[in-house]
Amino acid sequence: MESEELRNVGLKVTTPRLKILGLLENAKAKHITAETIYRQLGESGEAIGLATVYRALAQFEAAGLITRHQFEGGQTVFELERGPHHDHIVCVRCGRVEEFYDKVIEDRQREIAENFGFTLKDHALTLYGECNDENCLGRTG
Amino acid sequence: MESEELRNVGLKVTTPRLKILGLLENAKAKHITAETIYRQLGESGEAIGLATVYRALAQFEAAGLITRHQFEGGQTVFELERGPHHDHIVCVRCGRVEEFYDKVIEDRQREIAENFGFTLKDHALTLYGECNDENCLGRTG
DNA sequence: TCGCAAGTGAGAATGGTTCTCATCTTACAT
DNA sequence: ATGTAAGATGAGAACCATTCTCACTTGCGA
Repeated sequence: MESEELRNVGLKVTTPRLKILGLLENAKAKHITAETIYRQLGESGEAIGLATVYRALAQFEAAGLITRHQFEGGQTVFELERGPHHDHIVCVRCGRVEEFYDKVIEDRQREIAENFGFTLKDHALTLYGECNDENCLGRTG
Repeated sequence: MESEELRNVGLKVTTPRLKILGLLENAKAKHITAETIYRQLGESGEAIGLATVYRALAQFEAAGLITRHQFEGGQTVFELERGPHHDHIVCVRCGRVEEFYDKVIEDRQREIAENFGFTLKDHALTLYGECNDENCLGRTG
């Protein structure tokens, strides 16, 4: 249950936080902007302030419940942290986002960081390309 | 000569563009923000508007003369496109940026994109860690 | 149930970036 | 050299995502 998740990370269980977490879990798009969350909550009758959405997202991120991504050109999107780590491949035409995990790359990253004398804390890898999906092609004609 | 570079990409040769390009070439920090460019030009007596800096940078990027990076948490930085492609490793404490190229990773990226049916156009890979540099450690105590 | 620390909402503030528009330059043909 | 049209520039306004402020409300341990 979502209340558990909040309690576990030391956050008070409040209606806005529950709604936001719930939306994140049921969202059709896995990667979603703060604006979209705000708008969708509004549409479903929950009057939650935009500031609250941003605040909650920041706290969820700090608590490791969600991850923040800044794909090039677009707004910041948030994604529920479920399952193992992964990176993204984004279609530059239609915005479709797919996820992948590649052990070879992960391992190399660690080695590279070591070679530079860095302790690896995090990384951001995003591939940009054109997906040859029919719906995608349709959009650009 | 810089004038050549501008002409080659179809941009008129103007004083602001030459100055900005020149600064990019001689900057001590290879990765530099628009603000910094603006400020440094101002300090060296060149009154070039901030809007012009942004415009020029956008054009240089479109022309492939420079590359834009958005490291997490920070502002957008620009870097002269010289030499082969590379990715970055950034120290989350002191902001130091190092560059690297790794064939293994580059190859895997292409394969991954193919597996998803994407035509790879670009990618962004940045590693974040703590460099164990004395100057770095000094900053955080 | 109370009290208070913590959370919330509205709107103002911020800050990086882009736009507007009147004025100036470049590049090219004369 | 010079006129001219297309393009470039600078100042400041506008934008827009995000954060802050502050008066009010709520969750939750005592």
